[in-house]
Amino acid sequence: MVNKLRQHIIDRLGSAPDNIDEVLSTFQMLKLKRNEVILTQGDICKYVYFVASGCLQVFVYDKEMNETTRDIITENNWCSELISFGSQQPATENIRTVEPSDLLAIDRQGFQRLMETVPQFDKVYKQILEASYANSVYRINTFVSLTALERIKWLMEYRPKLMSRLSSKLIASYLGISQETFSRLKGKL
Amino acid sequence: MVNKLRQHIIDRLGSAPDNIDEVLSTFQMLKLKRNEVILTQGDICKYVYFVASGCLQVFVYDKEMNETTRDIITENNWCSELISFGSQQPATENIRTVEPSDLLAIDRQGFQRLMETVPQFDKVYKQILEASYANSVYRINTFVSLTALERIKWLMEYRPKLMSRLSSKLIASYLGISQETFSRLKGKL
DNA sequence: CTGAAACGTTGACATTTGTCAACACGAAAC
DNA sequence: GTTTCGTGTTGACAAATGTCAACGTTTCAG
Repeated sequence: MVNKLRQHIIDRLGSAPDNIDEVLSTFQMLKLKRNEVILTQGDICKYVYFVASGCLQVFVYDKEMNETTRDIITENNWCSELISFGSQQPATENIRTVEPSDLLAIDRQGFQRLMETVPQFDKVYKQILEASYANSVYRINTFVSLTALERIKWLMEYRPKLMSRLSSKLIASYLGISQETFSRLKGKL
Repeated sequence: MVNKLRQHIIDRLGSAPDNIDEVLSTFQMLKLKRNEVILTQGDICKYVYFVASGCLQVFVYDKEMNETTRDIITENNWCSELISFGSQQPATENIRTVEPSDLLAIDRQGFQRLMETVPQFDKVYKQILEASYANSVYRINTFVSLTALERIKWLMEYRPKLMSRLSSKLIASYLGISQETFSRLKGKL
């Protein structure tokens, strides 16, 4: 599990920092089952997670308690509620596993410490933030103007694996359409 | 014009950095009319802008060349296409003035120089990035599941000044609904 | 293995929203 | 001042999508 993170860091920085083992030991390992909630709306987000294996769903509830999924994170990616993590304000989103997942978690103190002792770690954080931002912008621009069918085609083109890996219900909530519409439109392809 | 930026930086950092005049002189002043394009999709984004006065629209074209507005930036805020600015990849968005505007622009070299000579400037950049990210996340979570009427109510609650300041056409494109729907629903409030 | 619960599909129907067209109005250009 | 163009409103209609209900299938706990 730790090796996946090691490899990820090496890929990001181009080479391994001298004290990579110190970096890795700052993370704690979590083995989670399906459907475990790791962050609840209103709580303070205490960790940034690296997904070594499995899959996470980042979502909110609307006023009728329907879920809307803002993001789906698969292995070798980072997941957190960065705004809450950074500001220590209550989180506006929920996070849960949608598959059994292995996570590596780092808390604020650990994060702070790495920022100071490992100069390049600051760069990793910036990269995570920039990637998250780029992802959000892309999602807004792609989705605000697309029809339901176009959103499905978009998903098949850019994240095809999700189509077979996840439940229809989850995908529909990620695309912002009803389960029934998703089911019907899939037939028309 | 420069004083607005000076004040903004002081507000952000809590106090003025020693060499604030050096910081301010790194920016170039731009006085623009209405409807001037300062970034075109496909070009590399060369500047980060501080809006001293006026208003900018960040938007994309869909395949029928309709505009969708991702963001509207008013005075005392920062505007750029940060992904393109940071990576020097082609921009995916357009930016134009929607009012006569005074801007303070800083290019990559200036930015890089400030990052090195003014330690706190790094913090400002992080703040801009984090604010932009928070804004995007908020927009996704708010809009993906809202109806047209709910989006209008949202705008009236959270950015009420925009309602009177901007054209209906622009607001509709920001809310992701047609001009006609916007016109009709306004009546039902 | 079995029963309950969740999921996926389909039909019928209501609702929302978009599109096209017409027209009044005001702002900008000449 | 006149003309022209863009904007905002409204009507009629079409298209897209949601909701509710029914039913078969799968999943999972016991």
